[in-house]
Amino acid sequence: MKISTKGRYALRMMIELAQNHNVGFMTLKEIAQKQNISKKYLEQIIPVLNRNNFLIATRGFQGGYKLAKEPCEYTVGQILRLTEGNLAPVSCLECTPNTCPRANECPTLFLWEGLYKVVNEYLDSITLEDLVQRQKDHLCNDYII
Amino acid sequence: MKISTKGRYALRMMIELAQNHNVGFMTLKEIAQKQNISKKYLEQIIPVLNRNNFLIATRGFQGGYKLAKEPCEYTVGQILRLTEGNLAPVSCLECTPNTCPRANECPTLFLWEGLYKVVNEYLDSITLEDLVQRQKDHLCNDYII
DNA sequence: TAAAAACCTACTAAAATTATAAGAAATATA
DNA sequence: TATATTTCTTATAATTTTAGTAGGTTTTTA
Repeated sequence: MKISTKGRYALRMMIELAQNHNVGFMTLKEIAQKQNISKKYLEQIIPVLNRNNFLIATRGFQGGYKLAKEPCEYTVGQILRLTEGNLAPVSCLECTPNTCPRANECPTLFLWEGLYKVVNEYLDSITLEDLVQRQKDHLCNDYII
Repeated sequence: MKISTKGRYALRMMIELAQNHNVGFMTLKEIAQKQNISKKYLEQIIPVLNRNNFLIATRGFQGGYKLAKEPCEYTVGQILRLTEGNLAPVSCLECTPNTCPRANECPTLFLWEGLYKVVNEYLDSITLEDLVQRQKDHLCNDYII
């Protein structure tokens, strides 16, 4: 019942890009350094976000990545569903309609459906902007204290 | 973000035992046959439930297992937390208080804490009795149709 | 005392996770 | 145009987790 590094790192990249939104393009090297994550590994994760038009990428010298939309337009759910594959707690929920021959008699199906729903709803209730804003507030608090 | 077979099988065992509550002891052989799960694998899972007093076990001839309490007294959350280890979506939530040195600046900590909370609350809102009752209702519907 | 049951520990195969490595393709600037 | 820099692509590998098997020990009742 864990979120893998793939999803977590993707989220951290998106937060890093959100923090630097409107500053221009960030290279993967920069992102990797700031977040202290292997650049090589991020190279494998970021194309998923890019292919799905979450990012704008330019290659070559002075290239890099930036968010395709405003931070408030990305939910955590969108990012994690993409990078984790999906957020289904059991694999029989992955295809809709459910193809399991025992779905009609399954005593736990509604349980997993309900869990799936609360997870998605919660993660879709939080945007990148929320995460960035919260960190700003927090850093501010540190100063006051 | 998946529940493993360990947790799912444990839940199915508990449902089987709940359905046969007050009928006496059930052997693991019976449970395994009815649920179509390897008995050898269940032998590895059931001691966790037993050690934590979820079950009453008797050894030897005519022995077996039965629920230690009424089905309504077990939540799905209790069963899954035990058999899955815990339900934390990220490992840094596993120890309280949080020992991560970066916890104060972590922009995603509150996100994971919130997810952890909705998952636990949802799974603790459903009892074994709910699951058994729902299946009864459903089987009844099948007759009507 | 024999059968049947829970209990215990070690082992193993397969899959997923978490990366590394090596290079190809594209592009801005000198 | 050459070069450095960057994204992009594919292959490989180590480690960990998952999902079981196997073989035997202990307990209990008939």
